[in-house]
Amino acid sequence: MSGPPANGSEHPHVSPTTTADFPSARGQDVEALVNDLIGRVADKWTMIVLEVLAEHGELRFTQVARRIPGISQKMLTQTLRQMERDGMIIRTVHAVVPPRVDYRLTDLGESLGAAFCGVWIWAEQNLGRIQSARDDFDQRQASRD
Amino acid sequence: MSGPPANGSEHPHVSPTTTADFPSARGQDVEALVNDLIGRVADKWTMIVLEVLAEHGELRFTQVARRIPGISQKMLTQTLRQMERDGMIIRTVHAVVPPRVDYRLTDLGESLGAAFCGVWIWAEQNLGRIQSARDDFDQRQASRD
DNA sequence: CAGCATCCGAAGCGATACTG
DNA sequence: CAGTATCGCTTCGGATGCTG
Repeated sequence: MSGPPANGSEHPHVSPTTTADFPSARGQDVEALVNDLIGRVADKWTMIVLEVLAEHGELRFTQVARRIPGISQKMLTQTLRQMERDGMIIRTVHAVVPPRVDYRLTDLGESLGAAFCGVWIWAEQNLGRIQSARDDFDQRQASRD
Repeated sequence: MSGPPANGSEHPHVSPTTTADFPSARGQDVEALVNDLIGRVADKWTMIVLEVLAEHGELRFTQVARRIPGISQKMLTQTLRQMERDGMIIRTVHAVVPPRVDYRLTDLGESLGAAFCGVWIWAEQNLGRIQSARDDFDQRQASRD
């Protein structure tokens, strides 16, 4: 890939220290915002919750929890709240007893899910390669004593 | 819900190396492994380094650092090591003085970069929507006193 | 230049207890 | 059921100083 599309808003004051080198000097401010957003979205639990909801459409709290082994109740709540705040999911509270709260993706959330689709596929397809690369690295590391 | 690959059990997933498969925690759930991998890859600095190297091809340490304002030397070193361990980048040490170390993506790293490209585009395109969604949420939250 | 080692405050996170 | 509140441990991560 060649980085973000840069949406045409390039800045003239990106001061290249080396001349005639960077064909794509993009606006640093836009990049910073995108990076910040990526930092929020690129959270382990966020992506997993996203995947679960993308797959099942609408789930209540415990159903989401059951689909994500290893997550604590605290982290699930926190992640769901954050995603709700970012406009990725809709939280529906039913006034019944016992309480029932449903979660589902918004259009925005689904579009992110679609964007992440490629990453999931990549992860599945390259799991083995990463593991062996890691083994190789650790092996070389261990044999330097 | 044009969702992600989601359910690992329904996919042409990996594990061609079917050696002795332990019945316990480690090897039984592909989904768990994918989630683990996602957890590693979904790191803020990892993704930014990935993007920088995808854009520039080959850079030395300080050149990468210059491209990522806000990262500390410690985190950059750490991130680069981790990515090298995962087989995403190649680290070339030139035996010269002053020392020169070049970093570039492997094929695996580039393929991940390609997979993430869609996310980057999404982030740029939906920056505004997330911010206003966040403002709305905070507004509603504040008006409950 | 490209790191590694150390210190230390800040943030993350799980476990537990409690509530409507 | 679906949370909130709190405690305490662990990890993160920046700052600083030192090395080949």
